[in-house]
Amino acid sequence: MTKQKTKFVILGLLTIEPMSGYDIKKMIGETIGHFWSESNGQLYPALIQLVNDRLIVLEEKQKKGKKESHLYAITDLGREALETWLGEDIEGKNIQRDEELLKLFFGKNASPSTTVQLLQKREKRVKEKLDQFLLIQKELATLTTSPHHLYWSLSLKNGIYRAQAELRWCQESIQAIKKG
Amino acid sequence: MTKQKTKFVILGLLTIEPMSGYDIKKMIGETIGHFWSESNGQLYPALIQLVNDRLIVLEEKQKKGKKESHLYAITDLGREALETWLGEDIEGKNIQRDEELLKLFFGKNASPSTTVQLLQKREKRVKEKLDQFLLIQKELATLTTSPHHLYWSLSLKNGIYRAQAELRWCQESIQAIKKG
DNA sequence: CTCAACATGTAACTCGTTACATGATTGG
DNA sequence: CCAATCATGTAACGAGTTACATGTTGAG
Repeated sequence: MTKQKTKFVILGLLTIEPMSGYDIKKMIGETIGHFWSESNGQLYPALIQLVNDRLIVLEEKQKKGKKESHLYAITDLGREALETWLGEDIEGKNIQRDEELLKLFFGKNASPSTTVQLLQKREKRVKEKLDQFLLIQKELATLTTSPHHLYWSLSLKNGIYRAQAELRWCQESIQAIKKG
Repeated sequence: MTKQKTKFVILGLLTIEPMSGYDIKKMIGETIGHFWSESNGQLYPALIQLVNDRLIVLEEKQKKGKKESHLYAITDLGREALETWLGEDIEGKNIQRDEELLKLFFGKNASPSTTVQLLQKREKRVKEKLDQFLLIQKELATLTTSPHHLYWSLSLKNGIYRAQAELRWCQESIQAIKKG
């Protein structure tokens, strides 16, 4: 019943290939960044714990000069733990807080132009995100051979659909406030 | 640069009408529940602080027998603080974590049926939510006179659009995994 | 009588970020 | 030489939930 998912993120990414903590951090940004993030303060302690629990092992510890690079790999025990977690039901409603929607909801207390600006900024942000997603989608299309491909493209598509819905909503909402 | 938004939620809701802490909690669930939540551990201390800061006042403290009911109202200072916050830019990217998408992304490590089940549960949940939203939308349609109406209906519509996009994605993804 | 809803509050806890410390390597 | 990126880690803080304590009121 641990709520912290950091360990599973690490285990999951290490099924792709052995990596260092630094690599994991970067890879999070490049792959699951649109619905997940981890900070160093979570990541590095989790790596140490996973080694203690024998779910991952430190394969190589390179020292070129004094620069360290720790290469971690998932163990069979780790794969087991990951699979167990993948089969578990998600628990509890965790409401996604959205400060902008909160401000919009209280829009009566601000000038319409303030709220319009709020929405225009959201629109711009979402647009940029959508463009990024579409670019990544193109790159992904060249990697159809990977066994990960289907799952990666589906999770990306989720971001795309959301962004499109959000964009449409922003545009309609801006119009509605300008009229009303 | 406070990150805690609880105070603004309280201020915002008190612009509708004076309320008790209990009322605020309930109202959160009934209005902004699809993108916001507050726990008692945040709410009650925040109310006390807001009184200290003169942003709200305790209008009535009813004691029928020993049952207490505190009725709070927003002050002019409170309205000012709210308006200031409404005009401020949102800061920092807070990535919305989504455990189900995380599991999907790591789908290669599970059986397709496990992942399909995951998505079917999501689909069911989203469907129920969408139905709720559509019901609320009908109720809202009867309150067109309120100055809040436009903003409330737009924030609700955001939930509806998202849910629809999510639903479509769930259905397509389930099909894609079943085929692939 | 009992259960659910009303009503307020607090202590302990976990989660997660921020900001820092430390140092190496590489490209302009 | 300097900035960016590589690379690992920790301490302190703040946000937020959970679980509890306490008691009332009204419906069945």
